[in-house]
Amino acid sequence: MDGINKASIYTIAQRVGVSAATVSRALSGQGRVRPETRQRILAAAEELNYRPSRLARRLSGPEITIVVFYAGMHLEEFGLDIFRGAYDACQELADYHVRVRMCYLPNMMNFRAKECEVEQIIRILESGVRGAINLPIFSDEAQNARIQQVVQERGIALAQTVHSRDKGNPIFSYQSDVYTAGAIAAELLWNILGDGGKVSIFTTQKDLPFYAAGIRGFRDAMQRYPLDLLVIYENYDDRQIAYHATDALLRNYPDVRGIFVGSANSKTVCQRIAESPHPEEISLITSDLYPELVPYIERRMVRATIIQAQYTQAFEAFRALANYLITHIPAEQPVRMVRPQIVLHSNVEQFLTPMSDKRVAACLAAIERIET
Amino acid sequence: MDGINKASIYTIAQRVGVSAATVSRALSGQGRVRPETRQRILAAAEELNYRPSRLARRLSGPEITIVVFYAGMHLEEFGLDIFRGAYDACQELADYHVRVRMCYLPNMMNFRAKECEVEQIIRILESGVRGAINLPIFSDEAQNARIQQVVQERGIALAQTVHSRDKGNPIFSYQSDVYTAGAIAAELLWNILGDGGKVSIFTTQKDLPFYAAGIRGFRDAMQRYPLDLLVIYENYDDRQIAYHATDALLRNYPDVRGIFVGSANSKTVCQRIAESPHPEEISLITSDLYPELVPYIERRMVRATIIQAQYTQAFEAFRALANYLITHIPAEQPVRMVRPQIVLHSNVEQFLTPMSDKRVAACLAAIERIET
DNA sequence: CTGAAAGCGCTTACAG
DNA sequence: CTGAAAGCGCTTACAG
Repeated sequence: MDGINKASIYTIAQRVGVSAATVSRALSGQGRVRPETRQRILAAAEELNYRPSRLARRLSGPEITIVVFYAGMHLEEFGLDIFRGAYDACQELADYHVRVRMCYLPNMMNFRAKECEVEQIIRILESGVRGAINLPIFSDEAQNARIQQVVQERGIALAQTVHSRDKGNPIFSYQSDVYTAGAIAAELLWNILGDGGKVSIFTTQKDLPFYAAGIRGFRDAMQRYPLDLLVIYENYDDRQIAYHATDALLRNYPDVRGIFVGSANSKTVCQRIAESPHPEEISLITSDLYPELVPYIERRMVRATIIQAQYTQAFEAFRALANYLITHIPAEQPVRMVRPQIVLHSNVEQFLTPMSDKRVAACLAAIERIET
Repeated sequence: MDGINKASIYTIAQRVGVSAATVSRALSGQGRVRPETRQRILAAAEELNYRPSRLARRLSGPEITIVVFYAGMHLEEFGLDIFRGAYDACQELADYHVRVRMCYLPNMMNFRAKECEVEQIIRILESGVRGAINLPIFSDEAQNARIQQVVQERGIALAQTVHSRDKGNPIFSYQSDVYTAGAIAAELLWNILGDGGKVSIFTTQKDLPFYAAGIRGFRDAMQRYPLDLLVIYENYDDRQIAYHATDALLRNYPDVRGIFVGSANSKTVCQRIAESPHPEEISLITSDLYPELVPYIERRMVRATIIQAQYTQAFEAFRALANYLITHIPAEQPVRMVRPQIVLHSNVEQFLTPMSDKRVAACLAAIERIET
């Protein structure tokens, strides 16, 4: 605890025989310094185990703005948690003159964007932001290239949460641990059904790595917790398809007793099961949490839901990115898995964010809707 | 996000017509200020919605030291998480010139202390610490009084974690939500055993409020998740008693199928059950997590353990206390419940702290053993 | 009781 | 490319 951080910029300046200003320039990478001088400064800093004081660094100077994007429907079910995490982290860093801009693109989905949306994103990036979290990535490579060019030119630092699409070279990535989530689902279903329980999985799209990992986690856990996996349905995050898949499941596999819903459409699956003659015979483990799921938890159809703590991921990503922008020190662990949380009836209340909450209201009000 | 925090000490000084130094003194409570002047300054601060910059405040001045106590056995199983939380929080606040002192009193238990231990605690408090977390509280009121006197005299700010013993007027209290933990245990047992499953509870001491809350949570959940609660055993955190109680349970209630162990002795209970002829017939939900419990989780005797995130509690308590000492602004929420975490086989790994970890080693090395 | 001044560690125009 | 100087917002001896 002690002895650390004794070296200041002056210590280094003395040792190298230059002014503090030069040391500052060499260390922060702002402004020209003769390469040789820079080397000697870096060496001295290393040797003295110099750590910059984030305090002093941020006492003056312009604000650091970080933009957070969220695209697609499900603002309240999903995106809001991301915004809230970033918003709260920003509040906590207010002393450091860090600001957040929250941009919501409601009309953009399936990784496709209209030209005007790309323009808007570029305009935001060119407005002076220093970092971006969850910068949208499109299927159209030409669009990505244009955005990436701006990112490069401006030296914007990137971070991302939730999904592990490591395009765009983010500096930090706070990822959902979907493998473990799948394993937890299998274990919980086994707890309920016992050896050989007949189960099924609903996923978004089997061959996307993100969802494949969840299925793998489930299957691997089945070696310790033997279940009989009857079938896997894909629903492509489409409500219609999810409904019909549930329908097909009940028709084709009437003896199914458990379902793990790894996709976003758990609500629809629940609806269809509720319409069946013996809904109480089937136990679900779902993913994520939103108010409409709660009644199904209360009536014991959904026995647990596994959440990925989007809030925490965004909170940590924001902090890490801000820290990077202040210190220029790269992350120790650039990729971090966030622990899935297990939510039951008994603790569901602790995970619901009251929309009435003042902070949530303030956050909502600060979100910019990027319409088209 | 904007417009906030525009007012500085100078803004106030101008408005009131005094110097910045006087404003500083009035706001920080250090040094004499004429009461009337102080009033006008406070009013102006209020009006301008002044928030001090923690950065500027901590740029100079002496260090702030916070001491964390942990008494009793179970350093590795329990106390270490508390120390680690405080240690990590301190690291994060290093910029603010905040230090932690971690004091472990291995020989003190049952809230009884020898005179020399009281002396040592007082010596630590008089060594210039500004805050204390989990200051021990004794059954002997005379001892408490002596310690409290020092706390008062020195103006030491108090915070506590884990237990809800709100003696000593802590400013913050980060508490375990044992009520919810009890409810979770009942729900999980019901998942496994179904309606009317025969269960039992092991607790430390029924009539202590902390443990009573857990039992209440369990009982309340039984209304939604009907179980047949056969018997409750107390074990006073004593290994012998725990062993014999398990013995008695198996003898007197051979049809018991589930146990919720709300006390610290889950290990002993597991041992006794493992010796029984059909250990696989009984499912346990335990509390806390330590390496020796893992084999029982792996062999599926312990189906889940509910942990109270001591680490997080201590981390947050340290941060809140440091923040209070810097800003003098009292907490919005002086008492906070920390969400219990549910640990299964599938995710147990994520909750075990590798002792080999560098940070853990550094933390361990920094702990002061207060021997007697 | 109060003010002028120095200082915390760093950055950044402003001159060379 | 580099240095001297001012400034970020606050605290605290040091003089009055």
